[in-house]
Amino acid sequence: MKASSTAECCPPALDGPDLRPVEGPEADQELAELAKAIGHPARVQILRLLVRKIGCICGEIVEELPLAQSTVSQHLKVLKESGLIRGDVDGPRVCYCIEPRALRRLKALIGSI
Amino acid sequence: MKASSTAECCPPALDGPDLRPVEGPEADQELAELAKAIGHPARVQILRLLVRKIGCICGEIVEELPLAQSTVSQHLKVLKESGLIRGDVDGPRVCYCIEPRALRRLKALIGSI
DNA sequence: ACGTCTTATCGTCCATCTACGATGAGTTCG
DNA sequence: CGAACTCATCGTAGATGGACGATAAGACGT
Repeated sequence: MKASSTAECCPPALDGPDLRPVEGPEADQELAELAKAIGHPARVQILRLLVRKIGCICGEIVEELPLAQSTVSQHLKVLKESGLIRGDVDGPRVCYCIEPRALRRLKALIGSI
Repeated sequence: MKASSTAECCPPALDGPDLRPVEGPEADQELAELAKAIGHPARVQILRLLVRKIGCICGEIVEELPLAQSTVSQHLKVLKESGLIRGDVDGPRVCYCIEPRALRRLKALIGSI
């Protein structure tokens, strides 16, 4: 069975609490990397799109932003490398969705300041 | 009257709620700028220092970090320009302290994602 | 006024970021 | 197979960032 038209990525994401410390050098490094990832308006916009979106989007993101496709792709790569989003291949297209765990982690780190 | 030895900056900072919206293009831009400001481990460390510190520190920050004085000064400048910290001149030295309002704003923006 | 202490700024070097167009890799459909 | 579509990657160019040493600017103490 296969959800044809609209992709069916972004699984339930059942996960327990995060055990890593929220302070110390490693946490500082981690927070800095996550913050740097959202340190560009286009990437903030992408994150918001992926969070608010009913289901998760693919290259519709490109149409949403006033940027070239290659540029958007690079921003998506940055977000993916930071762990904040994930990209699941669905046939010829790719379905991006947020990684709730990473987002929670970011909020926890920010909250620890 | 004048607090001589240890600086007496960082006033009570009594302020009301923030009225600016937490979403939209301007908010995205604002969040991106704040995030970029904390997008470096040294700056995260500085922020933590200023938050946790009893009273507020000056160039002791330089001793706390494994960086040259000029480099630390640049990081402080970035943080100051982002609005996250403030620098009050106290005689020959400068007393830096966090700007609680900006920090709360950052948390609110992050929380809105 | 002078030397000292503290901090900011300047100049420099190398690395990374941001943006784009062009091209390549993979998938689907005819 | 071959055309069409989607997305990633490459290559490039200009801007910004991060680090340092050296130097300037300001405030004190003598």
